Amino acid sequence: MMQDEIRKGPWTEKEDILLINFVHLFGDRRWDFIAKVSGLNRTGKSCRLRWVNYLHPGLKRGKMTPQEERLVLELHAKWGNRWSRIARKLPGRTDNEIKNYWRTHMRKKAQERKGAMSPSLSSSNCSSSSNTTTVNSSPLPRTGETSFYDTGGLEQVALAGKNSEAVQGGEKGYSMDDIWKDIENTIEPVCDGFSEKGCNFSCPSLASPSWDYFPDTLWGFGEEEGKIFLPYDDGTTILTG
DNA sequence: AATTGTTGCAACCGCTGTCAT
DNA sequence: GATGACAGCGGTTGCAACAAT
Repeated sequence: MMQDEIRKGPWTEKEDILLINFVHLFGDRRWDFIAKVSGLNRTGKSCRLRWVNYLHPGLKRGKMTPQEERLVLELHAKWGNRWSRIARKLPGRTDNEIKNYWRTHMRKKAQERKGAMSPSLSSSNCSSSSNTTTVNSSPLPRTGETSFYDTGGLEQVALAGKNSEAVQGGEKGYSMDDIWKDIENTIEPVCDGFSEKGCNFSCPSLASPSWDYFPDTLWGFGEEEGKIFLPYDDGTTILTG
């Protein structure tokens, strides 16, 4: 009657650890259940999102490689905003990450392009100020702009060389490393009876950081279009920190 | 050094699809 | 076959960090 308000907002280290523990126990499918039994007071959705986007052991962090950038462009041209689908082709990247990447970088592109492509309307004094049509130097309002990168209709510019800056801000209070260390110490491979496939689970620091143990969840390799080349020679490069 | 603008990331919301009953 | 519950997806928003002025 009182204590179950659903928590929202940023996750704390404690919550993260708790979630990881419970995912170890029950696998990464039954989110609603996990949300309940863990006592996190989060929704199943929220738990899933946190896991998928942040806690998942195989996540790469840091900026996209040129190969990844290219692949994203290619796949987006092919599939449009099917982020999860695209993410499946990019091991270690999440749909959210790709989505964010796309937004920011396409926004840049759009701006560049508009700058370059519309000499007609900007004519001579295209420079700044005269932006009657918004777009230009005015900070695109975060909401309305969508249409340009909405569906994958854009030509694939090989923007390979373009390094997207995006310096990884780093974690705020604590790092995944810390968490995993913690887990490492507190968790034994808990596989008694429970769980489905969550069992052969291993922390990145504990064992091979590979993708194999995620059968079909996130980054399984796709049915259709088996012809997508994998940009990774090194396959499992995981940038920690 | 302070202020303002911009960028990037994490998280939430609503909708849709799938599966179990 | 209908209904309900849950998981997953895509879009959007809020906020903190960073850069420029």
